[in-house]
Amino acid sequence: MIESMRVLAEEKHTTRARILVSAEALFAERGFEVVSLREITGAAGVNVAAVNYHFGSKEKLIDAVVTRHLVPVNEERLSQLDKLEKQFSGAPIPVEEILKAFLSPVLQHIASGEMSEDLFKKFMGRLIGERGYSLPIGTRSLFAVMAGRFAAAFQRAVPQLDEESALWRMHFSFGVMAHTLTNGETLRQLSDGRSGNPSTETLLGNIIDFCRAGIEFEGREL
Amino acid sequence: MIESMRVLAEEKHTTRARILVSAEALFAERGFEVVSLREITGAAGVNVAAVNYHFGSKEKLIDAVVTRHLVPVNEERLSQLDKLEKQFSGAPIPVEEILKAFLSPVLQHIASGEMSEDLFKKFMGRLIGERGYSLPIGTRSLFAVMAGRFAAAFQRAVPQLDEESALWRMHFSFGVMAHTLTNGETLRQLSDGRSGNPSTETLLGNIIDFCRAGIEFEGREL
DNA sequence: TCCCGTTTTAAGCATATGATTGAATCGATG
DNA sequence: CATCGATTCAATCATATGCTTAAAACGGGA
Repeated sequence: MIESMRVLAEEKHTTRARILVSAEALFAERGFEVVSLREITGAAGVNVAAVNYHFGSKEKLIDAVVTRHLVPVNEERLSQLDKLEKQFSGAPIPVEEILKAFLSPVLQHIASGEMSEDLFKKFMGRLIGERGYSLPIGTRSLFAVMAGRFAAAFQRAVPQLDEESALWRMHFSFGVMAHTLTNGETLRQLSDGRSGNPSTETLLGNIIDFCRAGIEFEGREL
Repeated sequence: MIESMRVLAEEKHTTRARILVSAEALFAERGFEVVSLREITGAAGVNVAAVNYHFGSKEKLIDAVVTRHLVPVNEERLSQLDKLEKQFSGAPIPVEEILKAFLSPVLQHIASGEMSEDLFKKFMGRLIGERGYSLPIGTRSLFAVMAGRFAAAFQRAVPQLDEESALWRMHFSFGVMAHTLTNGETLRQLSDGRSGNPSTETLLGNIIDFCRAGIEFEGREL
């Protein structure tokens, strides 16, 4: 088990853990800023002061929640990319495989049962949509390493692209993921059944196909 | 001039107009929920009560701001799609042209000078990222018509796709736009110069290329 | 000039928020 | 059981929020 999983595996009945679980659910559902400490502690069945006792402040609680889920996902992303690089031993990794290495850890994290599928998708979406890329300090270096490694992998995979285009296309892909994870359910409701009810796996597969085409796209003659 | 432009063209020095201008800038920069009425009226140099006098409530002010910018953009989108449909007289419209019809009104609105380029991009991004698709009641039917017309156009453009896939790919494209518009500046900073400093036109061009490839993608043999 | 509807203003209301305090409670250790 | 650090608790603080009020200021028409 990865080191950072230790945090996830902590006792569930403690006050600290109850706060984390309630907080992340409310954050995912309604947003980080708008949820109050009293809502969180109310849902957790603990005293308001417990948040400041155990975490120091609301901001630090947010950081703890984000770190708790983002770190293992990013570690798993890096680990999957490592595997791919060994597997292809220097040769360019297919774009599809890179995208899978980036997205599937989200699925695995869902499967680990730490947060419900529905909630975790919204949570991951809000991470980007609401907090921009201003991540907790403790997660930044890991995130930077991860993003850099994936950017390099994408560049090797599509050598006809310059670095700038490769970076932007990677960011475009992140946009697809963030938006679809956060608003996927709303989109389905809006389309009134016409967009079906794809499983998370199917949806992620479609996202990967879409992004792969966008990234591999060779440019057109003018 | 389109009818809804009347609102945009109102006198700039009135209290009502000063509130709108200050509010939309703050909303774009920091989000709809977190900005307080006192920040808005402070920036506008008017009394706090003026918001409730002129708009009725903060929520109605948000609606007014959203409507004021979203309606002309959506009308222009429909108008451009109308032109395309006449031009192609029943034949499928190329995906690239549809995407342009959807995105370029954002550019035009920027060019109209109602809001600075930087702010308006963030504003459009937040519309989806922060408010989901819960638009002001007065804008919903126009939005629904617009979305339906574009979905139909996309379907005609990629007949090999079923309705469900076409809808999802359209939504994926919206995700690219929302994310890039809102976070584009942050992305540039994060990449430390490596993503260049593309003009808005160049960036939108890249977005269109990326989405076109993702939408037209034919599927792969299994 | 006076009038009267429109607009602006300062002050305040009720409520909510994040944070803090000091006392009470718990629980392991001696 | 007694002790003592860790934890929980009710109560409270200072501040911020959206909104309301009633009085004042404005401004065009009589």
